[in-house]
Amino acid sequence: MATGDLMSRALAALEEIDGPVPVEVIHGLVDAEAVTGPMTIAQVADLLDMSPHTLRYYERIGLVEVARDAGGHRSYDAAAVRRLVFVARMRLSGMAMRDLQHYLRLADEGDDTVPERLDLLLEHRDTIRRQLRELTLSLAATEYKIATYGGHTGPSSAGET
Amino acid sequence: MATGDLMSRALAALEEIDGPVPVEVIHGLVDAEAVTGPMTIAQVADLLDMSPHTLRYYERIGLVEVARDAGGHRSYDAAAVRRLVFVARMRLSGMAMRDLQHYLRLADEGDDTVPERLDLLLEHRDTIRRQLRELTLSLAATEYKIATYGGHTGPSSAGET
DNA sequence: CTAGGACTTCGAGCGCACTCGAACGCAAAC
DNA sequence: GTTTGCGTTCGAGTGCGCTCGAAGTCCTAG
Repeated sequence: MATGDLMSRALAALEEIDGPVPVEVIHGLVDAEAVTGPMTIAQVADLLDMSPHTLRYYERIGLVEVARDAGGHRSYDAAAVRRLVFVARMRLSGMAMRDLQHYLRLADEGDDTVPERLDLLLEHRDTIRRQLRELTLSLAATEYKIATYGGHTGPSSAGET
Repeated sequence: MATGDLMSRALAALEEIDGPVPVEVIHGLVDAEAVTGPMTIAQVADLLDMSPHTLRYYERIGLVEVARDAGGHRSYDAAAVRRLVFVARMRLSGMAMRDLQHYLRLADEGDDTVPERLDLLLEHRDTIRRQLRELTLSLAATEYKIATYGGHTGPSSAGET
């Protein structure tokens, strides 16, 4: 795990507090807390906890455009970083690459596509909610099974998993 | 979506009630509500909401052994179905195939491996919990973004996603 | 008797999302 | 001046989890 990656810090912030996710944490996550000046590929990779290989791959398939410095090296400006933060979070929540490509293509087309983008986001929200419900159920089932193992260490019936 | 699959019904049950997941729902999910007699591959596929192809694949890689009837067709007895219910739920919660193979191999080795299986379950529980936290954060971020789109339909600044 | 449909085995193919390796460039450190 | 190290491009390879197709078998209905 990278030392300074965003997700880790946001999650750590959540450990401290309880109840609904506070706006500042989201803000920190969404805005990449005011990225100052251009970053190298290694810095962005560390920030997003992914490999430089993956960042080049994302650029290759058209998720971001990245400028080059005098030496031909990638130079990620604030906009590029913000975009990648968005990509990383959406990927983490299970959005497929093609949907992400679609969304970002729309974003590049300007404000006319806002309604369509909103639809995509609403759909994605529902997907996340469904995942949350399924995971909650899986967690309950796993804990149930743990309880049957941990509750008593006696013999079990044949065929048990 | 299959009409009678387990997960759908468990999720539907959860819609009705609120608060912590009740034991009966878990029981229904874990025990496949008292499977009576042997089932065909099509019936199991429908129950688990997966294709016959996938069931054959699971058997091929050693996740289950399945008996054949007089005509050479697969005949899933209650134990096989229970095992597959377990497999399906673990897969849904993101457990990798190799971990599942490992776990089931241990289960086949008998009661001596209960402690090791317990360890695997505890580890998996932590994985699910981490996923839940990350998803919750992703949901909050997505809803935040939806709010910025839905809140006002005015022009946005350049480079916005 | 024949046609349909659900099943069987086997191996090959696929889509996704990376991940890697090779060969090279450039710039600072020793 | 050469070594170290971080970067570059390009294409190919990997691992996962299915998914499919071909060719054949078996039972049932018409």
